[in-house]
Amino acid sequence: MERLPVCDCESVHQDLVDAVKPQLLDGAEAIDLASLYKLFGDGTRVRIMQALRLHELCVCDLACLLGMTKSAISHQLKALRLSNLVKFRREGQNVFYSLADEHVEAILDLGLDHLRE
Amino acid sequence: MERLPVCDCESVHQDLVDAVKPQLLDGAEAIDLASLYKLFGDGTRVRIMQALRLHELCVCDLACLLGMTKSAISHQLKALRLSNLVKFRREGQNVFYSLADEHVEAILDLGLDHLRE
DNA sequence: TAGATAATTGAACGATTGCTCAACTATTTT
DNA sequence: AAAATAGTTGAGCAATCGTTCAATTATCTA
Repeated sequence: MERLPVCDCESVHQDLVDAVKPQLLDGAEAIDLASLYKLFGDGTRVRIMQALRLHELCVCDLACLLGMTKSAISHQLKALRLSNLVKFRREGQNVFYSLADEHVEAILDLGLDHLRE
Repeated sequence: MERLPVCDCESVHQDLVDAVKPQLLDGAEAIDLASLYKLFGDGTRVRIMQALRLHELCVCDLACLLGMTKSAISHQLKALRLSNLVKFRREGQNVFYSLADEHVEAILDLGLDHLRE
């Protein structure tokens, strides 16, 4: 298994590259960061999180609120759950979801800030 | 074109839903927010942005730094450019890219904060 | 215990994404 | 003007994603 040079550049600013390289995110960290933001990169999930920030809600409520099936919502909640962006508690037949921590709100706010300039 | 009720819920917490509904992101805003975060949801783009935060770099430098082709990098830069997350200036044969504003850095930092708890 | 409702799950599907490849444009150098 | 290099672009392809559908689990009630 040989590691070939993939860079097809002839005139690289080698000094800059060398200076920046050690401060780069390593591959794993970049993937973790991207995986986190990927969850904010879907309209349904963003609306779910925005709703949960206003009030704890059950799957049923979210489905009604967003006009989608419980199945679709549940699939998305699972993704959010697996990355610890939401938490939940069961109460009888209902499972109530809420945001896991303030980071989630902070990220939503920062994005909205940017959009609204 | 009729708008049918898509919600298959029988026992909705109607009071909660009614309270939350008016404060929800509308569809367009949710999509804009998701589109923004989608750009942070890819390892290559995240590494590009992290590199650019350290120093202005040309396509060539980035390709070398990340071990990818200029084409792949250029495609990603185009996406970042179209959403105004990076800016660029031409200098001779080189096109130098840099981050568009502090929002981009802030978003990268917030994500890293969350990962590192 | 049987029936009803809330929620989850896995397979399947079409849509989107990120890369490669080849062709092209733009700029510099000779 | 021709050759060389930096960068961009569009088509194509495999991989990933988000939803639907049907089946399943969990809980409550009669």
